[in-house]
Amino acid sequence: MKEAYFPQEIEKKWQAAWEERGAFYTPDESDKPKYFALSMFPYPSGKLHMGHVRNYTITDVIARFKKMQGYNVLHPIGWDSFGLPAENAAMKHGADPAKWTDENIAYMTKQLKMLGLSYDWQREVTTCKPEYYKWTQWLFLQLYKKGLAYKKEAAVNWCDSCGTVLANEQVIDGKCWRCDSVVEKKYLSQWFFKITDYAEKLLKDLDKLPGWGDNVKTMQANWIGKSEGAIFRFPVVDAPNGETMEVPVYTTRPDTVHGITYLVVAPEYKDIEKLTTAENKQAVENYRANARKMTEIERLSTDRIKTGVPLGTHCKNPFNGEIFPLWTADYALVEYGTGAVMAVPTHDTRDFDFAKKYNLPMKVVIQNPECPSDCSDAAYTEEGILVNSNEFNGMKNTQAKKAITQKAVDEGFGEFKTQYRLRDWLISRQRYWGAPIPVVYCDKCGIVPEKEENLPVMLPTDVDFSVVGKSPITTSKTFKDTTCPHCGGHATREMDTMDTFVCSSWYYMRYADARNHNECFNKDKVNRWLPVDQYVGGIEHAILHLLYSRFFTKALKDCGLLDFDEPFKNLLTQGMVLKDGSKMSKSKGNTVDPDEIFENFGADTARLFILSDSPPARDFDWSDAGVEGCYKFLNRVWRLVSDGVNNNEISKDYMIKFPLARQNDDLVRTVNIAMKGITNDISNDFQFNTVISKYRELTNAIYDWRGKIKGELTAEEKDVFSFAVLSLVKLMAPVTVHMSEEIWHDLGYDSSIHEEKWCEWDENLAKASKITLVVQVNGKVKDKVEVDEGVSDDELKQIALSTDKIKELTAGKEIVKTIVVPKKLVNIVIKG
RNA sequence: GCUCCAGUGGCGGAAUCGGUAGACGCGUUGGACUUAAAAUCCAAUCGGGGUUCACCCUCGGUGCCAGUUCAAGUCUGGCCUGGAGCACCA
Repeated sequence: MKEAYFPQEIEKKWQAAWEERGAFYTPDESDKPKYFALSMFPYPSGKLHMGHVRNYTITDVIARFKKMQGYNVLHPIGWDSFGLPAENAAMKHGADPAKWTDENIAYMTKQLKMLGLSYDWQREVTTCKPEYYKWTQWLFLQLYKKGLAYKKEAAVNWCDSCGTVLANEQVIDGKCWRCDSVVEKKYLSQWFFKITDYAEKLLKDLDKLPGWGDNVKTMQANWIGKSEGAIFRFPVVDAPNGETMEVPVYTTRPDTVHGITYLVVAPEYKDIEKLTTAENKQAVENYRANARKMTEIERLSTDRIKTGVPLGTHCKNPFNGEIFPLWTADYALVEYGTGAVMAVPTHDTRDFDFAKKYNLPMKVVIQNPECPSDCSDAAYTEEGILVNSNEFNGMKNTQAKKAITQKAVDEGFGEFKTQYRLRDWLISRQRYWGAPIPVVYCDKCGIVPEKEENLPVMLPTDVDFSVVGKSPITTSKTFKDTTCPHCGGHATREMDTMDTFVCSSWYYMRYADARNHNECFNKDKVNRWLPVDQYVGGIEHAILHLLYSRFFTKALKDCGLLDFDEPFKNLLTQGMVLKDGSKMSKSKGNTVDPDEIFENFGADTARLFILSDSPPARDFDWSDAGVEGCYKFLNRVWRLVSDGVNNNEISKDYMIKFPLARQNDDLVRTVNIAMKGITNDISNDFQFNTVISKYRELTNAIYDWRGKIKGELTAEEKDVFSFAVLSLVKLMAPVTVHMSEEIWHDLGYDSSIHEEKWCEWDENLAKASKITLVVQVNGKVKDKVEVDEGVSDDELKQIALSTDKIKELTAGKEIVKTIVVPKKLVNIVIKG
């Protein structure tokens, strides 16, 4: 065996060997239980970054560990390869997006292989290939048939710099998630998926996901934003054109309905013109024009002082007959509830601010127990007893909510209402590099879905990327004109493509049956492999991708395509990779290139280090010293083995049998303890950082053991030594995949270590033969005694009481009681 | 404002059930080997105090204040700080 560790050499050798053998090919049929380990697939941007390395290493170690534990493991990879960067590269350098993407995929594939990842490349999925997007389009048609895909004119988020609309989920703080430019509102006719139909299910089924972190689940729950309340309809008493009209409002505080002193409609409210008197028309028009000009950010800022103008008309409160004025103000949002708000300044802080500014009346209807008389320097929003509310006076407001709404239901001017914040998912994109929406506009029949047998609707290649202000797809001469699948007459194709998040909402299902040319996937296969047992990826997808995928799964189940209703059973959201305390980014210039690490230290060092310092869910601070530390550790392991092998002290041939002759050797116990600890640490939340500290502890223990024996080893000692080293190498195999494989062969094995069964330990040996008994007096540690492992509780008590130290401390004192924690601790409680 | 997560040495972090706080590593310091360096190995490393000074004793210590308990980093209540998400959502 070589004396020195040459990672680059052995890594290249084994990567080639594994590839040649098809070592990571996963059969669909197997006697073993299935396990689906999945990383979020990458966008082929050009090069791997450290976030990728962390993500894929975590999943790879899980996959390899599960495989050694006897599972039939599916561990696939693919490419989320539609999207704007390819198109931007095309516009900038005149490159063909397809070619640009292919080149990036080729380079990144090479890098993934250099990292030693155990992917089944036969299942590789690339979303921009016609054989994939054909099925994305087919799924669109299924959703269309179900009424879950529809087109409507709506106020949508427009990113001018990307030249396309965005989904609500892609607007972060009023800015584009991709380019950070301020998003505008536009009225456009666009395609939507009806995710709102699933709002309740998406919310409720979060409870079915104990394997997801609370942070992600609450983020999704917040996003869905369920609230329970009531709709009340207020008749307009003085509509300018004499029409009978009413203004419906949504409220979560029906208990405060007797305190309404005015009503606010959003500037974009559909009936606003009909509700405005001639005298107020000009002022209202001005106000609305102003609101239109404001950006979303300005508009939604909570710090802004509230503004508004009266419409001049009035409504009647059917509960108490009071007449109150209508206003328009931009703190009412047209897209939430009914677009109109009943204002109760005494019990809502926003209404209070507004009423103060415009001197609108206030009326207390919930009594503040702290100051029962009128205290009007702030809105009282807590619980209390109703006053000034007719027959509801004296009722607790929590009860009044229901009672008051019930009255509105009984008398026909309201109902109970559950409201969600979630909006439908806008999937149209005015871009080229995406899956074309498979729909045509027929001169006679209107909107007609493309026939399934005509799929895929191919992306045209005769396009001009130098155009400005419109999608390159519109420059194609071959794409636009087509025939109607229904009547055969002239029709034009939909020019928009689908949001890339549509492609990524089902890719993990395709892995179950990636090469199927007749279906998106075979139902049996998808039901067999899914749901994903362990999904690993960044927290940035907590809402976007993870919510969309959950929606897709539920919708596809309702389409009869599969039988499960949640796609990802367990979710691990890995932390970011930092350098010097901040996120690695090109603009900050603090990136570390994985290629350099592979070259200088090897992939095993990179894998070991990226797992070593922090638990996977936490942020990880990259440090050059840490990398070197890991590299030194691998050298230390290598030296341990190579010295042993070269001195003829370690070999698989010395492993006489298990259990070993010298079971009671401390090293054998140490190895068993390590096996148990490492297995538990991986099984519990993938605590790889402690796994690696246990690798080090075991290595240190083996070194110590060998150092204590002078001269040659006996046959039995060689047995113990070989057992310890073999076990260490096997325990490390999921992480240091190449080094473990190389050592395994150097020890005399022909088969791959990755085909080995995971270590099994002897429960009796997986604990120390001696325990340290801690003796406390009044809860403070006063003494420690080494005792044999099997000592009874009574004996422990006697031992504790009989040490010199304890005798001294308890002399002349009354012992109130003695607590014995088996095999651990005795606490003596004394008085005086 | 609401929701979630976190707070432990110089640093990353460890500590199944409440039971020895600081595993393992990084860094630092000292030493061995060497002509020298690299590599490697050994030792020390929470703070205050004491001492008969390699050992040892003692007090304090896990963001803050209370509480429960024989015993609290861990449980309960109330704060403080940082991060993330949502946010004029009626």
